This record gives sequence, C-alpha cells and structure tokens, in this order.
Amino acid sequence: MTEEICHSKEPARGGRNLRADAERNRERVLDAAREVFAEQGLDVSTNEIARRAGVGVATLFRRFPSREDLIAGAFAEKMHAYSEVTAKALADPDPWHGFCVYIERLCRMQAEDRGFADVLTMTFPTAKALEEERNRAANALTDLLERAKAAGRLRSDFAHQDVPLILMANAGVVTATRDAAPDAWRRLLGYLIQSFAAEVAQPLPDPLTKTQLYRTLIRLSRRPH
Amino acid sequence: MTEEICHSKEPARGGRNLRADAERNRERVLDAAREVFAEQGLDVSTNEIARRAGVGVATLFRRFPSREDLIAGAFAEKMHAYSEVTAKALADPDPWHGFCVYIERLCRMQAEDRGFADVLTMTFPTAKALEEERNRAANALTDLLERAKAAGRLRSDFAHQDVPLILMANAGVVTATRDAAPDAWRRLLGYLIQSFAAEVAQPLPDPLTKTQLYRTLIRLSRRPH
DNA sequence: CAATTAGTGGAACGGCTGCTCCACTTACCT
DNA sequence: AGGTAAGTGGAGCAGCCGTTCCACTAATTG
Repeated sequence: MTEEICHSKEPARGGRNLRADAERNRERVLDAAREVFAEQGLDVSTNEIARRAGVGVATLFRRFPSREDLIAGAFAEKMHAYSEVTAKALADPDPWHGFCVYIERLCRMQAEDRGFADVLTMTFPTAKALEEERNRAANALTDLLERAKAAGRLRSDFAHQDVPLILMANAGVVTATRDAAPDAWRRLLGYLIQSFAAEVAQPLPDPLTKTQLYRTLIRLSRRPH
Repeated sequence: MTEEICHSKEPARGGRNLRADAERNRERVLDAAREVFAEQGLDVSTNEIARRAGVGVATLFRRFPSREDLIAGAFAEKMHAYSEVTAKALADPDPWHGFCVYIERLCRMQAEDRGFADVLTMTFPTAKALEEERNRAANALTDLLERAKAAGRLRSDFAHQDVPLILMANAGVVTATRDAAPDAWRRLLGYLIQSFAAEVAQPLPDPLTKTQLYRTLIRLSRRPH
C-alpha cells in the first residue's frame, strides 16, 4: 500500500493515477502542511492543516493515512535540497570552505523552517524516502570530513556524529529565538566553527540585544500555545 | 471582605499557618512535582502530578492556583542552588576557572533535570520569587565575566547574553540525547569553552557512539508519548 | 447523457487536557 | 467532647486532539 511515495514533480503518474480533483487536493494539503509546519513546527493539529488546505479532515487522512506519510510528503523536496547541499559542499575545491558552507546551510535550513528542524533532529527513522536521501547525504558527508581533515584545516578529532550534535544545539537556539532574534544561531555557529578549526579567535556576529533576549524568553513562557 | 485572614494567635510562622495535614500534603505535591518535572519536563499533566502525590487534583489547585505557582514552588530550592553556583564561581581565585566551572555546572543542572532545563531557558518572567533569584545571579555573572576578561583568559567579545545562548544550545542537545547519550552535552561544551578561550585545541570528551546516536534519534521520533 | 464509483466534507467518537464545584471528612480549639 | 471551618477527593465541565464513518457529490467512462 505505502510502497510508492510520489516525487513531488511528477504527480502520481508513475503508478496510480488519482482523479484530477483528488490530485489537486493532495497538492493543496501538501502546500498547507509545508506552510504550517514551517511556521509552527511538526506537532500541529491535523485539523488545522486540513482547514488551511480548504479540505475536510477525511480527505487528508485518506491521502496520508499516517502522520509520517504526510511529513515525508511535505518535506521530500527539502530533503532532496538537503542532500544536494552535501553534494555541493563535496564539490567545493577548498574542503574546509566546503565544510563551513555545509554547516552554515544546514543550520540556516533549520532556522528558516521550524518543521524541517524537527525532521532533521527529531524524526530519524521516518518514511523510507527520507531515510534513503539521508543515507546518500551521510556518505557524502564522510568524504567531505575526510578531505577537510587531510587538508589540515579541520581538527582530526571531529567526529561525523558531531554534525547532528551541532544540529541539536542549533535547534535549541533556533526554537528559542525564532521570533525575537532569528539570527541568534549565527553567533553560536561562529563560536563552534572557530573551535572546529582550532584557530585563534576571529570576529563574531553580533550578540543578542537586551530586548531581543527579553522577548525571546517572554515568548517561550507560553509553550502550550 | 476583611483584610486580615490570620487570627491574632500565631500570626507569623513563616507568614503562613496551614493545618498540619494540609502542610504535609503541600509538601507531597511539591515532591511529586519535582520528581515528575525532572523526569518528563515541564509540560506534564496536572492529574499526573496529583496522582503521584496521592492527593486529589483539587488539593493541588487550591495550594497552587496557577501552573506558575507550582513551578515556582517546585524549583525554588534549585533556583537558589543556581544562584549559589554563580556566587561560588565569583569567589574562585582564578576567574577563568570560575567561569568554566560555572558554565559546566549550569549545563549539568540542565542535563540532570529536564524540568529545570525548561525553567532556565523557557519560562523567564515566571513567578517573582524565581525572578528575584535570577537577577541576583545575573549581577554576579556580570562581575565574573568582567574579571575573566580582565585576566586575559576570556575573549573580550564574549557577551553576557551568550550564557543563555549556551543554555539554549545545551537544552537542544540535552532534550535530544537524554535517554540514549546523557553525556553528549559535554562534548558540545568542550567545543564551546575552547572557542571562548580562543586557545589551541585541547582533548575533547568522546563523541556519541553510533548506537547512542541511533537510539537518541529513534526515541525522539515519537514525541507525543 | 446516464451510470458508476472514486472522492468528499463534516458530524461524531473516545481519550486526553486544565480546571471547578460540592458533598463529605478531619484537624484544631476550647 | 463537640462545634466548626479548613481541607479533601473525585465527579464533571469545556475544550482540545487524532481518527473513523457515512450520506452525499461529481469526475470519468462508455
């Protein structure tokens, strides 16, 4: 049943063809899901998504029987972009520069899409389509790290497990600061990159202002929206 | 109605005279809350706390009318310990060592108590008792940073707003890794401290093992337990 | 232009939440 | 001991949630 997960470009023409209006609704649901996930994160009510898509809840559930199906569908493109980032970083003639750009892009993607941040750090063994893309990216990453180390720019004790570690840390900052100081993560990253290079201190992005900090913490006090 | 609530007999026993069994129940609720908050974080059901305390929900709500009252009560001690950490760090003859110990302790407190992690990073303007303690700590922290900078060990562009930034990052790591790799945060902190000192790379704690990483991400995939 | 289904929306269900109400119980004071 | 108000527990309310069901609608096909 769940064997085929359509690539977003080619709507369902590969295996089953949905009725025209059904396919249109499917796309509307995905658009709404992407929109809401990006704004509010992954744990948003099903009703809310259906409402925003302008369809009944039943339609959503028939098309995406489980929550994971919906998530996989919504983030398929972005997951592909993610693995492309890895490939591009690998293609960079300067491995260290490639590494830095890679990390920066990843963190930026987290910062720009709250749902995607959750996908990257939280929902690992989700639908097969995502997992496959993830594995391809992981392999490319290993190569990237090897080269940066061989070039003598990346510290040799940097582990590939440190990448999700960075992502988790970044997620913490990003979810906390999104509304009041959406660029706060850059400062964390500035600190981290520096220690990955094991070089002397370089200029950092500006720290949070006092009011940014205040508003960040205010906002977070009412989690259960 | 009447202004005075207490009879003139024993007006001030800590400002509040509850009936003996009421006071005992109050303590039972606080104990249960501390226990559950530490395990499951701040957003745990009121019923669950009452059940674990062995009292009815009404008892809980009469004693702690709002959620914030309960949180403030449960974490009063720990918040005091937190401000003491700052004071102790300030008393350290070596300001840089004091700074490092301070950061380490803070992150450890987050790692050991999921609820407290939330209190520190998420619920800022909560009950006054907590806020007051927080301010005292903030002032001591400013002094600590000044001294460490004056000693030439802490980089001069370190901002006091970077401390919550660290805490947010640490929270991200800690909430993600608590079950599978409860010491993962130490590695992040190792990286960070290094870049705060702007010195050459030093040995780091071990990275996550492959299985630790896997189990971490597995666990997180089913958030709505 | 029917006839045939795939497709639809929204009501409804069961389970959870924070919180309140009220008939009872029990500690305290004399 | 006995009166009384403080204190109690749990049923119950309103409001969410994910999910299912089913009477209806309309795209497709011949």
